[in-house]
Amino acid sequence: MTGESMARDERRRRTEAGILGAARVQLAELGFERTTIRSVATAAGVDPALVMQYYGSKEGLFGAAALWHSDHQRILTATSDNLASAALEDLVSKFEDAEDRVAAIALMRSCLTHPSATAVMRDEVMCERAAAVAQTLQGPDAELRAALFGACMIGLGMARYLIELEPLASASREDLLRLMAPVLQAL
Amino acid sequence: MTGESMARDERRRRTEAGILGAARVQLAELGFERTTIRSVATAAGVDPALVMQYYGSKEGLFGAAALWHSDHQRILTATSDNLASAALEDLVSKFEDAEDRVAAIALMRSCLTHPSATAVMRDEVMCERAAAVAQTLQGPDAELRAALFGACMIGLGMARYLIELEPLASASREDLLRLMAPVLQAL
DNA sequence: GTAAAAGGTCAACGGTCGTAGAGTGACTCG
DNA sequence: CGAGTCACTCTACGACCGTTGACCTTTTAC
Repeated sequence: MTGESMARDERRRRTEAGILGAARVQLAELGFERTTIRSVATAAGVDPALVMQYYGSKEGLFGAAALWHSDHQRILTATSDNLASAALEDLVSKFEDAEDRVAAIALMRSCLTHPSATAVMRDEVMCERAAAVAQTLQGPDAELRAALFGACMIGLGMARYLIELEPLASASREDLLRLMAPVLQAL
Repeated sequence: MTGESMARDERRRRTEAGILGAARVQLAELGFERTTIRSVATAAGVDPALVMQYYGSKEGLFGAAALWHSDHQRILTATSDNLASAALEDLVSKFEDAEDRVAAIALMRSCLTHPSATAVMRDEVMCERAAAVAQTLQGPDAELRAALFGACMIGLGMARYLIELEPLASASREDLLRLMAPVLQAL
């Protein structure tokens, strides 16, 4: 029956999602090097070989787990007046959805030590966003100013969510926007 | 003779410096996890066991190699008018001295994945500097604003020297100061 | 009902790592 | 000149890792 086959596929999707979830958590907390296929498998209640079977390699698992799910919509539709607050809002709101948050942290955590994570961060996250920002920016040095903008945003994210620098880590979303938006708007 | 004993000590200091230098280079390029005592020893032309003998453990080697040699003088003596440019100047000039540069990059590279590096970065580098900044800052939320300031600085350093985001990585020191100082000054 | 397929497990290999302890040869000093 | 110190090396241990291929068990399909 088709109903029965759905049950099989459903179970498979469950275990795969379980693996991915466990991988995200560990990658976010420990980074690429310190997370082990073995420990991910244990956390997901599964044999290590199954992880390999699904994702091919540790690299493949990382690629599937560490993502920066970004829609540039909020940035592209922003005028140059509210660009900074739109980008900040985008950043903060990303870290409120649990799944996006852990996937993004996984990418950030390893983007200084893992070559392909560095490439993804630089090319797919920062470059694209910088291009979008540069488009709405005007004046000379638009590209450089957009890159500086992105650098500050990344620094904010790392200090707040990874290094957990106080009082930045526990500052409210409102304070963040209120204090930082006008500053970045100066770019 | 003392002259002869000096030769012995001198040679010892040479090899120790050779190890430390090789360790800095590899830690800066690869981070803590991917750097191997064995490869450091090979690069220094020395047996791996000697590294252990000098630094006790890989952790000890990292502690001796990854440093943020900071004098807060330039920040403390700055008035609130030129605080931003003083801090930026301090950051950029640190990366012009080869030894400071590689030691600082080693620390930055691992500060998201290595627990003690995170602690050093947060407590010794950012907190202290933030405190110094907050002291010269006035008005409400001085501490939070100082933390935001530090976060931006770290983001700048990471994007420019580690992620090598263009066109930020190859921007001139002057452009950096010219564009960024007034922005951060708004904090 | 039976054979194929698919989800999942088991055991193991080859490699690399941090680290420890014994050993060696040159230099120092009385 | 002889004992001892010091810088340094050799060898090896035990642990852990990513990855593989054979195997088992349940479900599916004819």
